[in-house]
Amino acid sequence: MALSDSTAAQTAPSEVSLIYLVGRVNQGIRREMRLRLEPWQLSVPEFTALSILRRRPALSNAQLSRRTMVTPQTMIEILGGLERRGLVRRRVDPDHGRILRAELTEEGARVLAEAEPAIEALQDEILDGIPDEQRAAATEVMLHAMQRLRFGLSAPVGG
Amino acid sequence: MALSDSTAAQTAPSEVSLIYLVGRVNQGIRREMRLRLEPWQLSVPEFTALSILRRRPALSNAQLSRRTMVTPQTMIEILGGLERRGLVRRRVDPDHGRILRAELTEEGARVLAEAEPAIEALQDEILDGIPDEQRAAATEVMLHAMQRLRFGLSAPVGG
DNA sequence: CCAATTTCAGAGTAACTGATATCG
DNA sequence: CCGATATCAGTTACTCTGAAATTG
Repeated sequence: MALSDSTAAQTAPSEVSLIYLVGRVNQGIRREMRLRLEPWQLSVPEFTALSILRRRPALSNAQLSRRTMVTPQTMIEILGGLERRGLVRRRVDPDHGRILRAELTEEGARVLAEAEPAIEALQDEILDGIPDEQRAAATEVMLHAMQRLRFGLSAPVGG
Repeated sequence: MALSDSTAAQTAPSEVSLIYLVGRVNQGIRREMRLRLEPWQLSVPEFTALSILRRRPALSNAQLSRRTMVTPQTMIEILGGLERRGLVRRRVDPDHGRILRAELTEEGARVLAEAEPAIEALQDEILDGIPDEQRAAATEVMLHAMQRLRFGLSAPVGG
């Protein structure tokens, strides 16, 4: 499917909202990720969960859900699937019998190690040609936005 | 629901991938948008389509779908819903009997005018405190990424 | 015939709300 | 009892693939 749009008269940056752009770019990224993750039968949310767990083992479902901005009920399903497939293991927290801490299994680590380069390559392709400084600025903005969204923005600005 | 995560030990920017951040931020944005658009019974894709059509009337379904990075089949449904509700009207292109060009109806413009400030406010809240320079840099990066995703990466786009 | 557009039908993915149970 | 966690069940939101018709 051709995604290019010959009618795309480049819109001036100043009149495009960042919220909008994030949405569009995300849509494109997810589509591409689905494609590239197919060889390992990993969905985008599954890959995301695995990636997080590699860097931060022993996260609970609740923590993982907050980190990814989804509800715990959503994360339970993702995690459940990964656990059933033997990519993730969960163990009772020694200090709290209710909490289950998740981590990658050997198999999970192996699958992730295989799939990750494909996604890193995607990022490289998307950002090819963009100077490090700009990348850093964009990263900072996104981190800032994430914090805002996480900690709630119910306190309205202006009004 | 509390979305904050007390265990969120701030990760250094350099080790977080932009692709990942875009995904997380988007998830948070969509959740918030759903909430804020509820008064007008608008879904996120519906609002997005209306916004685009306000700035660029007379786009066809195919153009709209490319612009939003979804398939024409997906956009047809969104557009169909808006048309049934009388928010959008479509007319045959005078030069091409197959193409239907869409535009907002009075009602569509009215609803959008009501809803848009709520979403603009969201963006302001999310980006509050970020200097214009950084916003501009982030916008440029996102525009660049969008182009890449639209025109194919290392894609086998024949034609 | 070919390419682009529109569109129906059927799936599939991803995420949510509600409700229940457990633990400290 | 309260607050956080886990999790089942049902539902909604969103997007896709396949196939067919139309137009230039």
